[in-house]
Amino acid sequence: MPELPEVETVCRGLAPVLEGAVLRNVIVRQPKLRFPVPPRFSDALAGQKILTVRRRAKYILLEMEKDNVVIGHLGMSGRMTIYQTPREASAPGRHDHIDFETAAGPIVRFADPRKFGLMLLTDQGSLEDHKLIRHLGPDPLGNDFNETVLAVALKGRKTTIKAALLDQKTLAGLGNIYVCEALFRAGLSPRRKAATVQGVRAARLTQAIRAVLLEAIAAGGSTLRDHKQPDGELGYFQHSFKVYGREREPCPGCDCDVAKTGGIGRLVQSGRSTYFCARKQR
DNA sequence: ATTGGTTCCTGCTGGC
DNA sequence: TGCCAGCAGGAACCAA
Repeated sequence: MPELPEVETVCRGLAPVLEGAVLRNVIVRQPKLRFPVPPRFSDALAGQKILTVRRRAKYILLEMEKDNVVIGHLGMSGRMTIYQTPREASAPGRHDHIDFETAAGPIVRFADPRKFGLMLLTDQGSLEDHKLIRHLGPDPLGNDFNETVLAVALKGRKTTIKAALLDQKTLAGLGNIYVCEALFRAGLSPRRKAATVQGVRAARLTQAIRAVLLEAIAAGGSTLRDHKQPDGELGYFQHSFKVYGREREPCPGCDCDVAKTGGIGRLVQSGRSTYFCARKQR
């Protein structure tokens, strides 16, 4: 599941190939994604130069020379792959929905079996007004995020800290995996009321979020089922998960007997699995 | 205003 | 061994 570190990894992989590249052609084989790919998508992009590749929350942004922006999202199972030559990119599979063909030769292909991803195009100069962008909270790795900002964002929230962190309006870029990992590192129960995370707890959580994201990016993201870097390299951070997917395994922070404690616990919040240690997280 | 439930989709898994 | 129901989950949307 691509979250912030995976998307960051993808953007870093795409930048050397796409930044400054001219799009010779854009092929849309399957427009039925999370939202329909706009009919004008190909025509509006063909012939244009890509100025920058950057990430906003879990969105991949291709900023074009005509001041319009491609907004991409990998959803659950999306993948971007670089093919160095058209020959390598021949015979697209049934989930290979969009090809970005550069004039220099390399092709970037968007594939997404579950079609939860999307590929949209903004009007000129309107990125920040876009409905998918305008409600996003601060980026946890950005300059406008710190423990005070987090505390203010959580103040008065009646929901759990788990749900609040998954909400992209609070903080943009975390998903289920990294919320579980950050809460474990911060020693905070996923069931705790969000509003009670103030002061030192907000500071601990801020540091935990930053640390886990930076470590994950350094490892190339996490490869569960789908994520690969655009050059085909896997990510390796899944081996560093402390709690995610580790139900009934011993808690790495406890020295207690799994037979007695049951090890890492699992519960369902907001329809998603939460993994946690009831002894270390309060 | 917030919040919880529903929905989209396909591949994988576990139970028989 | 093989089948298939159920699960996984990002986030917009809707209802309360």
